[in-house]
Amino acid sequence: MNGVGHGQHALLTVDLVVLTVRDDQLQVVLIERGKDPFRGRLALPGGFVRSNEDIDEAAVRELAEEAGLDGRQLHLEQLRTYATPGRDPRGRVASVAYLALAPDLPIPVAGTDARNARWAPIDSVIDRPNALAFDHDRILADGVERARAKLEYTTLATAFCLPTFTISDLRRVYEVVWSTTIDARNFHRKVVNAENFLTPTGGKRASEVGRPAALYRAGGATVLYPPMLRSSAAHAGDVAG
Amino acid sequence: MNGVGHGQHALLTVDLVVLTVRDDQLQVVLIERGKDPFRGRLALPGGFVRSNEDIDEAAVRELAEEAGLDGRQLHLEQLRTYATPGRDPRGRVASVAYLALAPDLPIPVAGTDARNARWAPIDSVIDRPNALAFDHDRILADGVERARAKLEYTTLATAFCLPTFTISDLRRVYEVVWSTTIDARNFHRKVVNAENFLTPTGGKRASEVGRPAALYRAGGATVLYPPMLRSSAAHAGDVAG
DNA sequence: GCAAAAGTGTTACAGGTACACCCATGT
DNA sequence: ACATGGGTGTACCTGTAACACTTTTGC
Repeated sequence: MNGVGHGQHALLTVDLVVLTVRDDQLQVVLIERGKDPFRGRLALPGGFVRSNEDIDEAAVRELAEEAGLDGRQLHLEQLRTYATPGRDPRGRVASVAYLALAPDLPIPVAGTDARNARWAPIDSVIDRPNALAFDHDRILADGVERARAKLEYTTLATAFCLPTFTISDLRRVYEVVWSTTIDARNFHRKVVNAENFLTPTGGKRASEVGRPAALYRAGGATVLYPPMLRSSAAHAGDVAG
Repeated sequence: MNGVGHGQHALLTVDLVVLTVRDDQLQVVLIERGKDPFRGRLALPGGFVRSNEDIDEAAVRELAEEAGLDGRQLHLEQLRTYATPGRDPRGRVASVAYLALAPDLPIPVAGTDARNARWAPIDSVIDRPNALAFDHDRILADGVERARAKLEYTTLATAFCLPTFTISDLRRVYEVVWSTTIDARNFHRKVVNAENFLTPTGGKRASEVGRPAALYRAGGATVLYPPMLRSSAAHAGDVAG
């Protein structure tokens, strides 16, 4: 942080990877851009950070304005920053990406900007080059990978569930996010035994068929111990080298 | 990313959390600031991103200029971005923090800016409010926590070792970074059996005393399976809520 | 031989996998 | 009664913790 005067000004934006599990698919909020650049193309919701606004606040504000979602009720964490020169034709733009995990909520489409927002299955965009504007393909891929990884050793899967949920709901989250199947019986035992993962509400929910399932709330734990390991994982996230 | 014209310009900097294991302590590169603000205070190395320079490049450049280290030989990954208004008295400054992990290398102190750089034990600064300039206490704490967490489920511990190392060297990394003791015998078996964690070189290294130890190089794996779990961990990293 | 560090064997236990089986509901 | 999903029991296996014991060096 030496060298006053060498500073390079940049525009500061936030972009949001908002994920949910919906219709047995992992889905993401996309907007259709109403302005250039990339007018009419699909993109992640986001926008410029305002003067004297913290970037976390900006993420919450954009979540409300562009996706109609209340950031205070969602899991929201910073993902990483994308600032490669040329990533935005308008000039030097540094985008701080955030990852939000939400239960299956409808997107309110009242008079706000959210009218252009919709849920889209990630399979319809991921690994399809240039499906999204800017470098949002990359940002989305990074967000999805972060979510997949964090399900292993944190209690974050509950962020995809409504305030009360059944163990099957939770299992479906893991199955959909990881694209695997999990033995329902072993999963049940494991999550109820994990320390402070789940708190029983005492209630039950009857579905159309079968025995009613006990309802739970998220417990206080943030780390999941023992972890829920995907047998053999992949990847990592280096950078310069 | 809608709303052209509402853009808020910010200065873009990179700051570096460079960690090593040295003298059985976790240490970090600190510099003494030569200019205001915070002249004379300790801080993380870093500086302004240049025009048309990628932030990853800027991190590698500052690592060389301010710490005299070659970023291409180190593990370097983006940590997170700090852009709270008021964090820098010069105005709106967004700092993209990077985490670098290095073996115990001397800092060259030739005519460069690195003459102000030194290794400092993290215990001498962490949890001491305002030991560092700006919000660098927080950035350092986040970097240390990231490093501690990643040793669990990645092969990153080898980034703290020289190109060839013994299993004791590797064990000391875990012990120092986690401030624990680990049974040498069980650790040996575990890391040797972990898939592609270590590659034997065939060589041996004799120390002053005791049986010479076999030498290893880092294997190809980036994820560590099975993971090396700290029995019961702590923390997590949320943000707005 | 002795001290010290490297490395192997062994036993007991915790947690995971696979799957048989019972439970509670709707039709 | 039967289909369906919820939930328990159990046997087997993998991996961990604890620690006795052997190996290879320097002195």
